Amino acid sequence: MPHKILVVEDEQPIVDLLTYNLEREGYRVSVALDGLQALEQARQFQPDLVLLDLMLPELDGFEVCKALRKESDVPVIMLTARGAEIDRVVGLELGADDYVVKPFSVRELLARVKNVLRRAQTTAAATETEPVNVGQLRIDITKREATIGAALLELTSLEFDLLLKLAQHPGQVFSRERLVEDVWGYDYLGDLRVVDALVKRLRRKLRRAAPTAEVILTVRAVGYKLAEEI
Amino acid sequence: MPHKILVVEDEQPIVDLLTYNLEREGYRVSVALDGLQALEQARQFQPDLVLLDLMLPELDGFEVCKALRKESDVPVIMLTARGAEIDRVVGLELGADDYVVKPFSVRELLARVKNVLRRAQTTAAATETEPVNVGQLRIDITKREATIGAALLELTSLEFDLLLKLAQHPGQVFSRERLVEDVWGYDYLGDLRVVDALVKRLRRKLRRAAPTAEVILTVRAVGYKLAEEI
DNA sequence: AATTTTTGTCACCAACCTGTCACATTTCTG
DNA sequence: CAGAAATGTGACAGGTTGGTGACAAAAATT
Repeated sequence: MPHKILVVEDEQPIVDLLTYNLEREGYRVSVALDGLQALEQARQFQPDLVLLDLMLPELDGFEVCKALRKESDVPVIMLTARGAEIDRVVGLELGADDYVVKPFSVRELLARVKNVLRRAQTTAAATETEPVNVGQLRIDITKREATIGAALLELTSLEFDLLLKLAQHPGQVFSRERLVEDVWGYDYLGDLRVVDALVKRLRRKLRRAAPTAEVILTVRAVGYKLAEEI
Repeated sequence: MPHKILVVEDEQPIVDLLTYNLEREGYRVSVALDGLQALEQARQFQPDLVLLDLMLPELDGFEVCKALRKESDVPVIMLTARGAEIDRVVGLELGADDYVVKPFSVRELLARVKNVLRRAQTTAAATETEPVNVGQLRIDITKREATIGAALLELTSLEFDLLLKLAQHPGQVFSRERLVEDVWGYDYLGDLRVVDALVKRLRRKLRRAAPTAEVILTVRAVGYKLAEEI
Protein backbone atom coordinates (compact mmCIF):
# COMPACT_ATOMS: atom_id res chain seq x y z
CA MET A 1 0.00 0.00 0.00
CA PRO A 2 2.52 2.61 -1.08
CA HIS A 3 1.28 6.17 -0.83
CA LYS A 4 0.55 7.96 -4.08
CA ILE A 5 1.91 11.44 -4.57
CA LEU A 6 1.00 13.86 -7.33
CA VAL A 7 3.76 16.31 -8.21
CA VAL A 8 2.52 19.47 -9.92
CA GLU A 9 5.51 21.36 -11.27
CA ASP A 10 6.55 22.71 -14.66
CA GLU A 11 10.32 22.87 -14.27
CA GLN A 12 11.76 19.59 -15.49
CA PRO A 13 14.88 19.50 -13.27
CA ILE A 14 12.73 19.88 -10.17
CA VAL A 15 10.29 17.26 -11.41
CA ASP A 16 13.18 14.86 -11.88
CA LEU A 17 14.62 15.62 -8.48
CA LEU A 18 11.30 15.10 -6.77
CA THR A 19 10.34 12.00 -8.69
CA TYR A 20 13.68 10.36 -8.09
CA ASN A 21 13.71 11.00 -4.37
CA LEU A 22 10.07 10.22 -3.72
CA GLU A 23 10.27 6.95 -5.59
CA ARG A 24 13.41 6.06 -3.72
CA GLU A 25 11.37 6.46 -0.53
CA GLY A 26 8.82 4.02 -1.89
CA TYR A 27 6.08 6.39 -2.97
CA ARG A 28 4.22 6.08 -6.24
CA VAL A 29 4.62 9.31 -8.13
CA SER A 30 2.58 10.93 -10.85
CA VAL A 31 3.46 14.23 -12.51
CA ALA A 32 1.37 17.09 -13.88
CA LEU A 33 3.09 19.91 -15.74
CA ASP A 34 0.38 22.52 -15.46
CA GLY A 35 -2.70 23.34 -13.45
CA LEU A 36 -5.25 21.79 -15.77
CA GLN A 37 -3.36 18.55 -15.99
CA ALA A 38 -3.12 18.63 -12.21
CA LEU A 39 -6.86 18.57 -11.71
CA GLU A 40 -7.33 15.83 -14.25
CA GLN A 41 -4.59 13.72 -12.70
CA ALA A 42 -5.97 14.28 -9.23
CA ARG A 43 -9.24 12.72 -10.33
CA GLN A 44 -7.69 9.79 -12.14
CA PHE A 45 -4.70 9.04 -9.96
CA GLN A 46 -6.40 9.66 -6.60
CA PRO A 47 -3.22 10.73 -4.83
CA ASP A 48 -2.78 10.62 -1.05
CA LEU A 49 -0.82 13.88 -1.19
CA VAL A 50 -0.26 16.68 -3.69
CA LEU A 51 3.00 18.60 -3.98
CA LEU A 52 1.95 21.82 -5.64
CA ASP A 53 4.14 24.50 -7.15
CA LEU A 54 2.70 27.98 -6.77
CA MET A 55 3.80 29.30 -10.15
CA LEU A 56 2.30 27.25 -12.93
CA PRO A 57 1.24 27.80 -16.53
CA GLU A 58 -2.47 27.63 -17.40
CA LEU A 59 -3.89 27.69 -13.90
CA ASP A 60 -1.74 28.75 -10.99
CA GLY A 61 -1.23 27.00 -7.69
CA PHE A 62 -3.83 29.05 -5.85
CA GLU A 63 -6.56 28.11 -8.24
CA VAL A 64 -5.52 24.49 -8.33
CA CYS A 65 -5.55 24.28 -4.56
CA LYS A 66 -8.97 25.86 -4.34
CA ALA A 67 -10.31 23.50 -6.97
CA LEU A 68 -8.78 20.46 -5.29
CA ARG A 69 -10.34 21.43 -2.00
CA LYS A 70 -13.75 21.52 -3.57
CA GLU A 71 -13.66 17.90 -4.57
CA SER A 72 -11.60 16.13 -1.92
CA ASP A 73 -9.59 16.65 1.21
CA VAL A 74 -6.35 15.33 -0.12
CA PRO A 75 -3.51 17.01 1.78
CA VAL A 76 -1.52 19.62 -0.14
CA ILE A 77 2.03 20.81 0.37
CA MET A 78 2.83 24.06 -1.42
CA LEU A 79 6.17 24.69 -3.08
CA THR A 80 6.75 28.41 -3.19
CA ALA A 81 9.61 30.22 -4.86
CA ARG A 82 9.25 33.56 -3.16
CA GLY A 83 9.62 33.80 0.56
CA ALA A 84 7.00 36.51 0.60
CA GLU A 85 4.69 35.96 3.52
CA ILE A 86 1.65 37.10 1.64
CA ASP A 87 1.89 34.24 -0.75
CA ARG A 88 2.16 31.80 2.09
CA VAL A 89 -0.79 33.23 3.90
CA VAL A 90 -2.93 33.11 0.84
CA GLY A 91 -1.72 29.64 0.02
CA LEU A 92 -2.53 28.36 3.44
CA GLU A 93 -5.85 30.09 3.55
CA LEU A 94 -6.76 27.96 0.61
CA GLY A 95 -6.26 24.97 2.79
CA ALA A 96 -2.74 23.79 2.12
CA ASP A 97 -1.39 21.60 4.90
CA ASP A 98 2.17 22.73 4.81
CA TYR A 99 4.56 24.59 2.60
CA VAL A 100 8.19 24.45 1.59
CA VAL A 101 10.15 27.38 0.28
CA LYS A 102 12.27 26.86 -2.82
CA PRO A 103 15.12 26.19 -2.98
CA PHE A 104 14.28 23.43 -0.51
CA SER A 105 16.38 20.69 0.98
CA VAL A 106 15.27 17.30 -0.23
CA ARG A 107 15.66 15.92 3.24
CA GLU A 108 13.33 18.50 4.69
CA LEU A 109 10.77 18.02 1.97
CA LEU A 110 10.74 14.28 2.51
CA ALA A 111 10.32 14.78 6.23
CA ARG A 112 7.34 17.06 5.66
CA VAL A 113 5.80 14.66 3.19
CA LYS A 114 6.06 11.88 5.72
CA ASN A 115 4.69 14.08 8.46
CA VAL A 116 1.65 15.24 6.50
CA LEU A 117 0.86 11.71 5.38
CA ARG A 118 1.12 10.46 8.93
CA ARG A 119 -1.17 13.18 10.23
CA ALA A 120 -3.66 12.61 7.45
CA GLN A 121 -3.70 8.94 8.26
CA THR A 122 -4.23 9.25 11.99
CA THR A 123 -6.98 11.78 11.42
CA ALA A 124 -8.76 9.62 8.91
CA ALA A 125 -8.31 6.42 10.91
CA ALA A 126 -11.71 5.03 11.70
CA THR A 127 -12.22 5.05 15.43
CA GLU A 128 -14.16 1.84 15.80
CA THR A 129 -13.11 0.92 19.31
CA GLU A 130 -16.00 -1.00 20.80
CA PRO A 131 -15.13 -4.57 21.72
CA VAL A 132 -16.66 -7.23 19.49
CA ASN A 133 -18.43 -10.20 21.05
CA VAL A 134 -19.57 -13.31 19.23
CA GLY A 135 -20.49 -16.12 21.57
CA GLN A 136 -17.47 -16.85 23.70
CA LEU A 137 -15.19 -15.06 21.27
CA ARG A 138 -14.28 -11.55 22.36
CA ILE A 139 -12.09 -9.05 20.55
CA ASP A 140 -10.82 -5.93 22.29
CA ILE A 141 -9.75 -3.56 19.58
CA THR A 142 -7.86 -0.99 21.62
CA LYS A 143 -5.86 -3.69 23.35
CA ARG A 144 -5.62 -5.78 20.20
CA GLU A 145 -6.44 -8.84 22.24
CA ALA A 146 -8.72 -11.70 21.29
CA THR A 147 -9.98 -14.22 23.81
CA ILE A 148 -12.12 -17.29 23.42
CA GLY A 149 -13.66 -18.41 26.66
CA ALA A 150 -10.97 -17.68 29.18
CA ALA A 151 -8.07 -18.32 26.84
CA LEU A 152 -6.08 -15.50 25.31
CA LEU A 153 -5.30 -16.02 21.64
CA GLU A 154 -1.79 -14.93 20.80
CA LEU A 155 -2.39 -13.61 17.32
CA THR A 156 -0.08 -11.91 14.90
CA SER A 157 -1.13 -8.61 13.43
CA LEU A 158 -2.60 -10.05 10.24
CA GLU A 159 -4.33 -12.85 12.07
CA PHE A 160 -5.93 -10.35 14.40
CA ASP A 161 -7.09 -8.17 11.54
CA LEU A 162 -8.59 -11.09 9.67
CA LEU A 163 -10.43 -12.43 12.69
CA LEU A 164 -11.71 -8.96 13.50
CA LYS A 165 -12.95 -8.48 9.96
CA LEU A 166 -14.90 -11.72 10.08
CA ALA A 167 -16.14 -11.15 13.61
CA GLN A 168 -17.55 -7.74 12.81
CA HIS A 169 -20.10 -9.43 10.58
CA PRO A 170 -20.67 -12.91 11.94
CA GLY A 171 -22.40 -15.22 9.50
CA GLN A 172 -21.63 -13.05 6.51
CA VAL A 173 -19.51 -14.71 3.85
CA PHE A 174 -16.44 -12.87 2.61
CA SER A 175 -14.74 -13.74 -0.65
CA ARG A 176 -10.99 -14.09 -0.71
CA GLU A 177 -10.85 -11.02 -2.94
CA ARG A 178 -12.75 -8.99 -0.40
CA LEU A 179 -10.67 -10.21 2.52
CA VAL A 180 -7.41 -9.56 0.74
CA GLU A 181 -8.58 -6.08 -0.14
CA ASP A 182 -9.71 -5.24 3.37
CA VAL A 183 -7.08 -6.96 5.44
CA TRP A 184 -3.98 -6.83 3.26
CA GLY A 185 -4.74 -3.60 1.42
CA TYR A 186 -6.37 -2.61 -1.80
CA ASP A 187 -3.49 -3.16 -4.18
CA TYR A 188 -2.25 -6.51 -2.97
CA LEU A 189 -0.83 -8.36 -5.94
CA GLY A 190 -0.05 -11.86 -4.72
CA ASP A 191 -1.87 -15.14 -4.66
CA LEU A 192 -5.37 -15.15 -3.15
CA ARG A 193 -4.53 -18.33 -1.34
CA VAL A 194 -2.66 -16.36 1.28
CA VAL A 195 -6.09 -16.20 2.83
CA ASP A 196 -6.24 -19.97 3.11
CA ALA A 197 -2.82 -20.01 4.68
CA LEU A 198 -3.77 -17.40 7.24
CA VAL A 199 -7.04 -19.15 8.03
CA LYS A 200 -5.08 -22.31 8.59
CA ARG A 201 -2.88 -20.58 11.15
CA LEU A 202 -5.81 -18.88 12.81
CA ARG A 203 -7.70 -22.14 13.10
CA ARG A 204 -4.75 -23.83 14.67
CA LYS A 205 -4.60 -21.20 17.40
CA LEU A 206 -8.36 -21.24 17.89
CA ARG A 207 -8.35 -25.01 18.12
CA ARG A 208 -5.62 -24.96 20.70
CA ALA A 209 -7.60 -22.50 22.83
CA ALA A 210 -11.06 -24.02 22.32
CA PRO A 211 -10.81 -27.52 20.85
CA THR A 212 -14.50 -28.04 20.22
CA ALA A 213 -15.52 -24.69 18.80
CA GLU A 214 -15.94 -24.28 15.05
CA VAL A 215 -15.17 -20.61 14.63
CA ILE A 216 -14.20 -20.02 11.02
CA LEU A 217 -16.36 -21.81 8.48
CA THR A 218 -15.47 -22.53 4.88
CA VAL A 219 -18.03 -21.71 2.24
CA ARG A 220 -16.90 -23.75 -0.68
CA ALA A 221 -16.27 -21.89 -3.91
CA VAL A 222 -17.02 -18.59 -2.19
CA GLY A 223 -14.90 -17.82 0.84
CA TYR A 224 -15.02 -17.82 4.62
CA LYS A 225 -17.31 -16.67 7.36
CA LEU A 226 -17.44 -16.58 11.12
CA ALA A 227 -19.83 -18.99 12.78
CA GLU A 228 -22.76 -17.23 14.40
CA GLU A 229 -22.87 -19.63 17.29
CA ILE A 230 -19.59 -20.26 19.01
CA MET B 1 -23.17 18.42 22.64
CA PRO B 2 -20.66 19.94 20.23
CA HIS B 3 -17.93 22.19 21.58
CA LYS B 4 -18.48 25.91 21.16
CA ILE B 5 -15.66 28.00 19.77
CA LEU B 6 -15.45 31.77 19.67
CA VAL B 7 -13.33 33.17 16.84
CA VAL B 8 -12.03 36.68 17.44
CA GLU B 9 -10.57 38.00 14.21
CA ASP B 10 -11.11 41.06 12.03
CA GLU B 11 -9.90 39.82 8.66
CA GLN B 12 -12.88 38.39 6.83
CA PRO B 13 -11.03 35.80 4.69
CA ILE B 14 -9.49 34.28 7.77
CA VAL B 15 -12.82 34.32 9.58
CA ASP B 16 -14.34 32.43 6.67
CA LEU B 17 -11.52 29.95 6.56
CA LEU B 18 -11.76 29.24 10.27
CA THR B 19 -15.53 29.10 10.40
CA TYR B 20 -15.69 26.77 7.45
CA ASN B 21 -13.13 24.36 8.79
CA LEU B 22 -14.24 24.37 12.39
CA GLU B 23 -17.86 23.76 11.44
CA ARG B 24 -16.79 20.97 9.16
CA GLU B 25 -15.18 19.37 12.21
CA GLY B 26 -18.46 19.60 14.05
CA TYR B 27 -17.85 22.61 16.30
CA ARG B 28 -20.35 25.40 16.88
CA VAL B 29 -18.70 28.65 15.90
CA SER B 30 -19.37 32.23 16.88
CA VAL B 31 -17.45 35.23 15.55
CA ALA B 32 -16.38 38.53 17.07
CA LEU B 33 -14.77 41.14 14.85
CA ASP B 34 -13.14 43.24 17.53
CA GLY B 35 -12.08 43.10 21.14
CA LEU B 36 -15.19 44.60 22.66
CA GLN B 37 -17.48 42.28 20.78
CA ALA B 38 -15.24 39.46 21.90
CA LEU B 39 -15.86 40.07 25.58
CA GLU B 40 -19.57 40.47 25.05
CA GLN B 41 -19.79 37.27 23.03
CA ALA B 42 -17.73 35.40 25.55
CA ARG B 43 -20.32 36.19 28.20
CA GLN B 44 -23.33 35.36 26.05
CA PHE B 45 -22.05 32.43 24.01
CA GLN B 46 -20.07 30.75 26.82
CA PRO B 47 -17.53 29.18 24.48
CA ASP B 48 -15.41 26.17 25.39
CA LEU B 49 -12.46 27.69 23.56
CA VAL B 50 -11.46 31.09 22.18
CA LEU B 51 -9.33 31.57 19.07
CA LEU B 52 -7.91 35.03 19.51
CA ASP B 53 -6.09 37.18 17.00
CA LEU B 54 -3.46 39.41 18.55
CA MET B 55 -4.03 42.41 16.32
CA LEU B 56 -7.54 43.66 16.72
CA PRO B 57 -9.34 46.96 16.46
CA GLU B 58 -10.79 48.54 19.62
CA LEU B 59 -9.08 46.34 22.18
CA ASP B 60 -6.13 44.23 21.21
CA GLY B 61 -5.57 40.55 21.86
CA PHE B 62 -3.51 41.08 25.00
CA GLU B 63 -6.21 43.09 26.67
CA VAL B 64 -8.93 40.72 25.61
CA CYS B 65 -7.00 37.77 26.94
CA LYS B 66 -6.41 39.49 30.27
CA ALA B 67 -10.06 40.43 30.54
CA LEU B 68 -11.23 36.93 29.65
CA ARG B 69 -8.96 35.51 32.28
CA LYS B 70 -10.56 37.65 34.92
CA GLU B 71 -13.99 36.22 34.42
CA SER B 72 -13.46 32.61 33.42
CA ASP B 73 -10.84 30.03 32.65
CA VAL B 74 -11.93 29.31 29.13
CA PRO B 75 -8.90 28.09 27.15
CA VAL B 76 -7.43 30.56 24.65
CA ILE B 77 -5.39 29.91 21.55
CA MET B 78 -3.57 32.97 20.24
CA LEU B 79 -3.21 33.69 16.56
CA THR B 80 -0.13 35.78 16.00
CA ALA B 81 0.97 37.31 12.74
CA ARG B 82 4.69 37.25 13.31
CA GLY B 83 6.70 34.49 14.81
CA ALA B 84 8.45 37.01 17.00
CA GLU B 85 9.33 35.30 20.21
CA ILE B 86 8.34 38.26 22.33
CA ASP B 87 4.78 38.01 21.17
CA ARG B 88 4.67 34.37 22.02
CA VAL B 89 6.07 34.74 25.45
CA VAL B 90 3.91 37.68 26.32
CA GLY B 91 0.85 35.94 24.99
CA LEU B 92 1.55 32.89 27.06
CA GLU B 93 2.28 34.92 30.14
CA LEU B 94 -1.18 36.30 29.80
CA GLY B 95 -2.52 32.84 30.22
CA ALA B 96 -3.14 31.70 26.69
CA ASP B 97 -3.10 27.92 26.39
CA ASP B 98 -1.39 27.72 23.07
CA TYR B 99 -0.54 29.85 20.09
CA VAL B 100 -0.38 29.47 16.35
CA VAL B 101 1.75 31.61 14.11
CA LYS B 102 0.11 32.98 10.99
CA PRO B 103 0.32 31.87 8.30
CA PHE B 104 -0.84 28.63 9.84
CA SER B 105 -1.86 25.38 8.29
CA VAL B 106 -5.49 24.52 8.83
CA ARG B 107 -4.67 20.99 9.86
CA GLU B 108 -2.21 22.27 12.41
CA LEU B 109 -4.75 24.62 13.88
CA LEU B 110 -7.40 21.94 14.09
CA ALA B 111 -4.95 19.63 15.78
CA ARG B 112 -4.22 22.26 18.41
CA VAL B 113 -7.87 23.01 18.93
CA LYS B 114 -8.55 19.35 19.53
CA ASN B 115 -5.61 19.13 21.87
CA VAL B 116 -6.54 22.10 23.97
CA LEU B 117 -10.14 20.96 24.25
CA ARG B 118 -9.05 17.52 25.28
CA ARG B 119 -6.69 18.91 27.86
CA ALA B 120 -9.32 21.30 29.15
CA GLN B 121 -11.80 18.49 29.50
CA THR B 122 -9.53 16.15 31.38
CA THR B 123 -8.33 19.00 33.56
CA ALA B 124 -11.88 19.83 34.44
CA ALA B 125 -12.37 16.21 35.41
CA ALA B 126 -9.37 16.71 37.69
CA THR B 127 -7.78 13.49 36.48
CA GLU B 128 -4.85 15.31 34.97
CA THR B 129 -3.10 15.73 38.30
CA GLU B 130 -4.15 12.54 40.03
CA PRO B 131 -1.32 10.09 40.47
CA VAL B 132 -1.45 7.10 38.17
CA ASN B 133 -1.13 3.63 39.65
CA VAL B 134 -0.66 0.43 37.72
CA GLY B 135 0.41 -2.44 39.91
CA GLN B 136 3.59 -1.45 41.64
CA LEU B 137 4.20 1.36 39.17
CA ARG B 138 3.20 4.77 40.43
CA ILE B 139 3.43 8.07 38.61
CA ASP B 140 3.05 11.35 40.43
CA ILE B 141 2.24 13.91 37.79
CA THR B 142 2.64 17.05 39.83
CA LYS B 143 6.03 15.98 41.12
CA ARG B 144 6.95 14.39 37.80
CA GLU B 145 8.20 11.37 39.66
CA ALA B 146 7.75 7.72 38.81
CA THR B 147 8.40 4.88 41.22
CA ILE B 148 8.23 1.15 40.82
CA GLY B 149 7.94 -0.70 44.08
CA ALA B 150 10.11 1.33 46.39
CA ALA B 151 12.57 2.43 43.73
CA LEU B 152 12.51 5.90 42.25
CA LEU B 153 12.99 5.94 38.49
CA GLU B 154 15.22 8.78 37.39
CA LEU B 155 13.56 9.58 34.12
CA THR B 156 14.27 12.28 31.62
CA SER B 157 11.46 14.50 30.49
CA LEU B 158 10.59 12.53 27.37
CA GLU B 159 10.89 9.22 29.15
CA PHE B 160 8.46 10.43 31.78
CA ASP B 161 5.96 11.66 29.20
CA LEU B 162 6.06 8.42 27.30
CA LEU B 163 5.64 6.26 30.37
CA LEU B 164 2.80 8.45 31.57
CA LYS B 165 1.05 8.26 28.22
CA LEU B 166 1.19 4.48 28.28
CA ALA B 167 0.28 4.23 31.95
CA GLN B 168 -2.82 6.36 31.56
CA HIS B 169 -4.33 3.58 29.47
CA PRO B 170 -2.77 0.32 30.60
CA GLY B 171 -3.27 -2.49 28.15
CA GLN B 172 -4.20 -0.21 25.31
CA VAL B 173 -1.93 -0.45 22.29
CA PHE B 174 -0.47 2.76 20.92
CA SER B 175 1.03 3.01 17.47
CA ARG B 176 4.34 4.76 17.03
CA GLU B 177 2.48 7.43 15.05
CA ARG B 178 0.16 8.09 17.92
CA LEU B 179 2.93 8.17 20.50
CA VAL B 180 5.06 10.52 18.43
CA GLU B 181 2.10 12.79 17.94
CA ASP B 182 1.16 12.85 21.61
CA VAL B 183 4.59 12.83 23.23
CA TRP B 184 6.81 14.61 20.73
CA GLY B 185 4.13 16.77 19.10
CA TYR B 186 2.09 16.64 15.93
CA ASP B 187 4.77 18.55 14.03
CA TYR B 188 7.63 16.18 14.77
CA LEU B 189 9.52 15.57 11.56
CA GLY B 190 11.93 12.78 12.40
CA ASP B 191 12.03 9.03 12.24
CA LEU B 192 9.29 7.07 14.02
CA ARG B 193 11.89 4.76 15.46
CA VAL B 194 12.77 7.37 18.07
CA VAL B 195 10.00 5.63 19.93
CA ASP B 196 11.93 2.36 19.92
CA ALA B 197 15.03 4.14 21.13
CA LEU B 198 13.18 5.78 23.99
CA VAL B 199 11.48 2.54 24.93
CA LYS B 200 14.87 0.91 25.05
CA ARG B 201 16.13 3.51 27.51
CA LEU B 202 12.98 3.37 29.58
CA ARG B 203 13.17 -0.40 29.79
CA ARG B 204 16.74 -0.26 30.91
CA LYS B 205 15.82 1.98 33.82
CA LEU B 206 12.75 -0.07 34.67
CA ARG B 207 14.79 -3.24 34.59
CA ARG B 208 17.38 -1.79 36.90
CA ALA B 209 14.68 -0.83 39.37
CA ALA B 210 12.54 -3.97 39.07
CA PRO B 211 14.44 -6.73 37.30
CA THR B 212 11.56 -9.16 36.98
CA ALA B 213 8.73 -6.87 35.95
CA GLU B 214 7.70 -6.70 32.30
CA VAL B 215 6.31 -3.21 32.13
CA ILE B 216 6.35 -2.12 28.50
CA LEU B 217 5.17 -4.75 26.05
CA THR B 218 5.84 -4.80 22.34
CA VAL B 219 2.94 -5.46 19.99
CA ARG B 220 4.63 -6.50 16.82
CA ALA B 221 3.73 -4.54 13.69
CA VAL B 222 1.56 -2.21 15.75
CA GLY B 223 3.27 -0.48 18.63
CA TYR B 224 3.65 -0.65 22.39
CA LYS B 225 1.47 -0.96 25.44
CA LEU B 226 1.80 -1.00 29.19
CA ALA B 227 1.31 -4.34 30.88
CA GLU B 228 -1.85 -4.46 32.94
CA GLU B 229 -0.27 -6.57 35.61
CA ILE B 230 3.02 -5.37 36.90
C1' DA C 1 33.03 28.08 26.31
C1' DA C 2 33.33 23.64 28.29
C1' DT C 3 31.08 19.82 30.14
C1' DT C 4 27.40 16.82 30.95
C1' DT C 5 23.07 15.06 29.79
C1' DT C 6 19.62 14.03 26.71
C1' DT C 7 17.95 12.79 22.32
C1' DG C 8 18.01 11.22 17.37
C1' DT C 9 19.93 8.23 13.84
C1' DC C 10 22.19 4.42 12.04
C1' DA C 11 23.66 -0.28 11.29
C1' DC C 12 23.58 -4.85 12.62
C1' DC C 13 21.47 -8.96 14.18
C1' DA C 14 17.99 -12.05 15.90
C1' DA C 15 13.40 -13.29 16.05
C1' DC C 16 9.39 -13.58 13.97
C1' DC C 17 5.95 -13.38 10.07
C1' DT C 18 4.16 -14.66 5.97
C1' DG C 19 3.78 -15.91 0.91
C1' DT C 20 4.49 -19.71 -1.86
C1' DC C 21 4.89 -24.28 -3.11
C1' DA C 22 3.97 -29.09 -3.12
C1' DC C 23 1.16 -32.43 -1.77
C1' DA C 24 -2.84 -34.39 0.98
C1' DT C 25 -7.64 -34.29 1.69
C1' DT C 26 -12.32 -33.12 0.91
C1' DT C 27 -16.24 -31.97 -1.87
C1' DC C 28 -18.62 -31.68 -6.01
C1' DT C 29 -20.11 -33.20 -10.67
C1' DG C 30 -21.17 -35.98 -14.28
C1' DC D 1 -17.24 -44.00 -8.82
C1' DA D 2 -13.73 -41.43 -11.29
C1' DG D 3 -11.97 -37.20 -12.08
C1' DA D 4 -11.84 -32.43 -11.34
C1' DA D 5 -11.96 -28.59 -8.53
C1' DA D 6 -11.44 -26.53 -4.12
C1' DT D 7 -9.46 -26.41 0.19
C1' DG D 8 -6.26 -27.96 4.13
C1' DT D 9 -1.65 -28.24 5.57
C1' DG D 10 3.48 -28.69 6.51
C1' DA D 11 7.85 -26.87 5.19
C1' DC D 12 10.81 -23.29 4.11
C1' DA D 13 12.98 -19.15 2.28
C1' DG D 14 12.90 -14.35 2.17
C1' DG D 15 11.24 -10.30 4.08
C1' DT D 16 9.88 -7.49 7.86
C1' DT D 17 10.17 -5.94 12.44
C1' DG D 18 12.17 -4.61 16.65
C1' DG D 19 16.19 -4.64 20.22
C1' DT D 20 20.40 -2.76 20.82
C1' DG D 21 25.03 -0.47 21.06
C1' DA D 22 27.59 3.16 19.14
C1' DC D 23 27.93 7.53 17.82
C1' DA D 24 26.46 12.26 16.44
C1' DA D 25 23.69 16.13 17.31
C1' DA D 26 21.26 19.02 20.29
C1' DA D 27 20.08 20.81 24.69
C1' DA D 28 20.88 21.82 29.30
C1' DT D 29 24.09 22.92 32.79
C1' DT D 30 28.18 24.72 34.71
